[in-house]
Amino acid sequence: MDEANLSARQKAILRFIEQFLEENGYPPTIREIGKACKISSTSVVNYNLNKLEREGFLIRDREVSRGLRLTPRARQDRFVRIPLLGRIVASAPVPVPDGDFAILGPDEAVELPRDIVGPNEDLFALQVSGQSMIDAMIDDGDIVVMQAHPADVHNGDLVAVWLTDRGETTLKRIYRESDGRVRLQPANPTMSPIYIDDPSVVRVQGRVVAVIRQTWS
Amino acid sequence: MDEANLSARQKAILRFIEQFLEENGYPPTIREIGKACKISSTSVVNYNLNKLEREGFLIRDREVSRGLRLTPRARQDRFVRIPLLGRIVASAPVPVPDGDFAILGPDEAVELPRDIVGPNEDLFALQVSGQSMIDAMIDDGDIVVMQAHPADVHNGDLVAVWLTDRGETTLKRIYRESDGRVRLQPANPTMSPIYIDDPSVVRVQGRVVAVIRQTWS
DNA sequence: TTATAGCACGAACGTGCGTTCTAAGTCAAC
DNA sequence: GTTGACTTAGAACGCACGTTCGTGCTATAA
Repeated sequence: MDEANLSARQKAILRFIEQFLEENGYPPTIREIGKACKISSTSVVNYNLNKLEREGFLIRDREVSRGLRLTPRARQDRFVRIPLLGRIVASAPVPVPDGDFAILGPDEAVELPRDIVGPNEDLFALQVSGQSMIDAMIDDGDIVVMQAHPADVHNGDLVAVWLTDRGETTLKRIYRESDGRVRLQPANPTMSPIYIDDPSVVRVQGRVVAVIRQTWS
Repeated sequence: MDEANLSARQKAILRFIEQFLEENGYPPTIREIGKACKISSTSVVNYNLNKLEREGFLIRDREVSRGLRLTPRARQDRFVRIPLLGRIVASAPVPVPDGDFAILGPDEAVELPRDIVGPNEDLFALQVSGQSMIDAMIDDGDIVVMQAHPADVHNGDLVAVWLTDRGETTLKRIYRESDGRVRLQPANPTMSPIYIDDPSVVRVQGRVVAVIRQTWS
């Protein structure tokens, strides 16, 4: 979100409103904003609120006490809607989406707190079918949240890879060895890694950012 | 939620507040409530709001315009705030909370969609320390969401049990065998169950409703 | 140098705000 | 019939509310 047009005072007002809303369950008054932002005049607060409204960060209801609400542009959403695209099985590649699927995507989605998925974008979710991922400590029915087209894949990232020579999808931590081979390390430390001599057969299809398991029923 | 003690007028007030909040982003004033609920006197609205507060449906801030918020008892939330109480290790019992810890509880919490945890109440979360839970396909660092004091524990539930004879906490699916023994079945189907001859050493400390794994960093 | 825009500020205003007081109605129990 | 608890209702109050007005400062562009 572009807050470049805002003065420092206006940014401070926005942040205060957000925090006040979270703590109190209702927006602050003009005088409460003034007091918190060291503005002694209600007309200065009024002027800045009107500016924030013109810039699209909030909406005001006229002549109403506490009559303001933040727009999505102002808020840093605490929850993310992640499309649930289907299932992941060992015997087929991951159905990685391309383009802006979040707009035209399926009805089914899972909403998760930003805390859990972090700043990652381009997210999608798949539900695991079968027992083939238990070496990643991922059970049948688990929901795997992945980032499509990760810009960088680092050693140790948990990734979904499609092995073209085996015709198999697997979830493992990926490492590039110094001798050029690729090591795919199960998350379960009691299990042995796979070494791939020919890195070209390894297709990284997504980076796993979270796993969700529901055990209630 | 039990609204049995409420008069029809009080239920109407609650529903109006909920709807007004959703539509406007801020709570109504006493006069707005009166107008909508056909109450001509602000002191009657005040009386009823005090009654709703005593019954635990809302909280009022005194002498503040629009100074009220609905409690979870009143709201049907799409997200649940679950206190994150600390860590779960194999060598100690689960720190199960009692009483109304949600009021005096820790700052740290995880918020999850109701979809994931289901209709379960009395929830708390712990973060796993160590590799001792990998037979449940639960990794170090995973967040385990549990229900305290489950009223009923059914065969097949994934539970945290403290085994007093071994001095050990474990997460397994629990079954009562027809011969009186308790079977603790690892979620990982390649691993063998434990049979407990003396069921009294098995202390069920919580029922697992979800597991959250973050793999991004 | 002048004009303009953005931002700051105090003062004042009419109206809205929640609280309090007093009086009265309803209903169940005795 | 009486009593007490619960609920209803109007009136009044002091203070908070957002808006408006007039003024001033600073920076930038012409």
